[in-house]
This record gives sequence, C-alpha cells and structure tokens, in this order.
Amino acid sequence: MSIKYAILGFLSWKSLTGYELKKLFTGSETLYWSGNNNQIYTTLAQLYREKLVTKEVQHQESSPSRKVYTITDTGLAALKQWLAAAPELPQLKNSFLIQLMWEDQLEPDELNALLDNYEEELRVRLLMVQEQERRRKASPAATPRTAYLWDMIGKNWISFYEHELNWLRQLRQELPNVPPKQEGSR
Amino acid sequence: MSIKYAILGFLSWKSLTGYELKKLFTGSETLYWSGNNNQIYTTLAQLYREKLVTKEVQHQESSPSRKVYTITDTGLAALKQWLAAAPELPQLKNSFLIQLMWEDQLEPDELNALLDNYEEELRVRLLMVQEQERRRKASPAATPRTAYLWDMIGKNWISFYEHELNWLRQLRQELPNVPPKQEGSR
DNA sequence: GTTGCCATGTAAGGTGTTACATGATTTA
DNA sequence: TAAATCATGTAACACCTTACATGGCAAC
Repeated sequence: MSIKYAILGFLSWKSLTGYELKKLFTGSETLYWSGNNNQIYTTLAQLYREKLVTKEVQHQESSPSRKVYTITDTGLAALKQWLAAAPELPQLKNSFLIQLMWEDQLEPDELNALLDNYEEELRVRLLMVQEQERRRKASPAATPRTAYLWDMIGKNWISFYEHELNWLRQLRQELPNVPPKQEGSR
Repeated sequence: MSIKYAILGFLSWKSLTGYELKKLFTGSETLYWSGNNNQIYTTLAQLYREKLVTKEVQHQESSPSRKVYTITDTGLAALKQWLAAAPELPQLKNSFLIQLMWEDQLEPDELNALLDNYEEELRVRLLMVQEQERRRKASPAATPRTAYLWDMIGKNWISFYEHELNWLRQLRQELPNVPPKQEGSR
C-alpha cells in the first residue's frame, strides 16, 4: 500500500487537495496509479480516519468545496518509518514475454508484425518518459539531494525502456538466423 | 487476463493437470503468478466452462482424483489469436523508487542501510534467476526456435536485474558527492 | 458550442495474494 | 517423527482500473 506513503510524501512538503495530488500523480511513471482518482480520494479518507492527516474544508459558492489535507506529526512519523523500511524488489509484469513463449505457433510475418508493434510502442513510451523528464527538470527542487535523486529515478525509467528496446533489436537481428519452425510441429 | 493464455500455451504442447501447471508456473519469473494455485484452478474451471479445454477425471483410491485438461480446437484458435494480438507494454512497479523520492528525510546512515538492503536483495534475486535459467536450459526444447526465444526471455530477466544493480551502484558512487540535506528543511 | 479545467466522489468489476482445508504416501 | 510431494479446492481480502455522476466557469 505505497500509495498511502506517496501521498504522505507529497503532504510532507506542503498541504494539498485531492485534486492537486491527482495532478502530481498523473504523468509520473514511478507513481504508477497515475491519476486514478478513486484510490487517491479513498486513501485520503483512510489517512484522515487514521489521523495521519487533518482536513480543512474551504467552502466555495460554486461547485464542490476544496478539502485541503495537512500531514500530522503521527503522519510524519509513519512516513519516516516507511522511508527507512526494507525495500521491496521491483515487480515487473511483461505479458509480451508470455506471448513470446509460444510464438513458434505464429507465421513469420505475423511474428514480424507483433515485433514491429512492440518496438513502436516502446519507442513512443520512451519519448513520453523523456519528455516528462525534461519538463520535470525545469521545475525547481527542494534540495540538491532531492534534485539528484529525482534525476536518478528518471534515468532509471529511461534506461529501462532503452534497455528493452536494445534487447528487442538484438532479438530481431538474431531471429532470422534461427531455423524456422517445423510445419505441423504441435 | 494472460494467465488464461499461459495455461492454454502449456496445454497446446501437452495435456496437463492443475497441479502440473502449478509446478510449471512456480519458479518462472515471466509467469509472475508463480504457483498461485487459486488462480490456476479457477482459470481452469473458467476455460472448461468456455469449452476451450476438456477435462478427463482420473479416479484414484487415495486422495483427490486427478483432472487432466486437454486443449480443444476452439482453445487453440483462441490461443493463436492472442499470440498475434497487439502486445502490451511491460508494467513495472518499483516501490523502492517511491521511497527514494523522499529519502532526503532520512539520515545518511539510514539511507545507506536502505541501499545496502536493496542491493543485497537484488543480488540474491539475480542469482536465483540465473540458477533457474541454468536449470531450464538443461531440459530440452521443442524446436530450435523455441529454445532461442526462451533463452532470450531468460536474458531479458537477467539483464533487467543486472541493469538495476548497475544503476544502484552508480547512485551509491555519486551520492556522496551531492551536498547533503539541510537540517530542518521541511 | 465544445473542449478543458476545477473539484469532489461512488459503483462495479477485474486481478492478485494469503490463508485455510483435507488427507494419503513417500522421503529424510 | 517431521517434512515434502501429490492433488484438489474455497474464502477473504487487498489492490487496481474503468466508468459513472455532477456542475460551474473559462477559453477557443
């Protein structure tokens, strides 16, 4: 349940509304919930129940009242404890690799179309992440250390996709040299 | 819902029981459900309802009767369609990167302990995956092409963890040169 | 006039994990 | 005598996504 701590993290910098948090999540690869407002609003309600945040309701004539959330001392303590807690390993789910496992059952041109498709999607995503990074770097960071860490997080993502692309290119280069499938080899 | 097609994939090679499938899933990084028998048994029931597989019950005196599942022609067609379908991008969830986002709030020695911990876990996992690969390569593959593809899938995983380790080492090398956090910089 | 921004939420459904339940046989 | 293997499954819960619902205001 790291969305809880991601929210506390942002609130440790400054008080925010659910909507502002949603915008911060949107367009971040790392915060993979990416603007899923359901989880943001329900998690905020949960944090409020657990007294890790306080809520200030700002009534407005027009449309819903803004709810500004502020982290409590208990919240800060909970955040700090999580920050120091044993990290989990990354969780990578790549259904493309599952497809590849039985790719032998496809015709060469079908496979080629599949690989084209995957390569194209990877390239588009890489460009998106690079663009995101460029924009993020433009906004100032709290400390040089934070700036460095966020840069490294961005690099992690960029090189993840670059790496996947390189792997794919190697595969596409070598595959024609591998004896093709035998017909009726089921 | 790719577990459905992963099961059909295995059944396209030979008929299997739920228990045998469970063993095939266990210890595969790619098949990330890794021995979650709940999903295997429920998915098999679903595949049976959808007539993508047939079931042969083998009664045994002692303990539950084995249920051997066989793929149908409809099942083979469904599998082939999925194999040719547009691949999804990999989905990477790395809560360690989320922790890093606010690591500024930790003391240098706490951060160091965290990085130690992550590096160690990565190294252990890398060894596990390499060992898995070594064992998998020992068992014969259906076709040279399948062998090649499975090798590439293994390489993808190994280099994923190697890559993450390299990134971490770079971070640990550069971090001491970055000005430390300012006290009370909340 | 349609799109986008502000701002909150609910409902439903899909996916995934962990624990529980049973019980015989084999291996250490 | 304890454990692992064979073999099936259920229950509860956690997590995540998508769609729905409302409605004013500003910009193009």
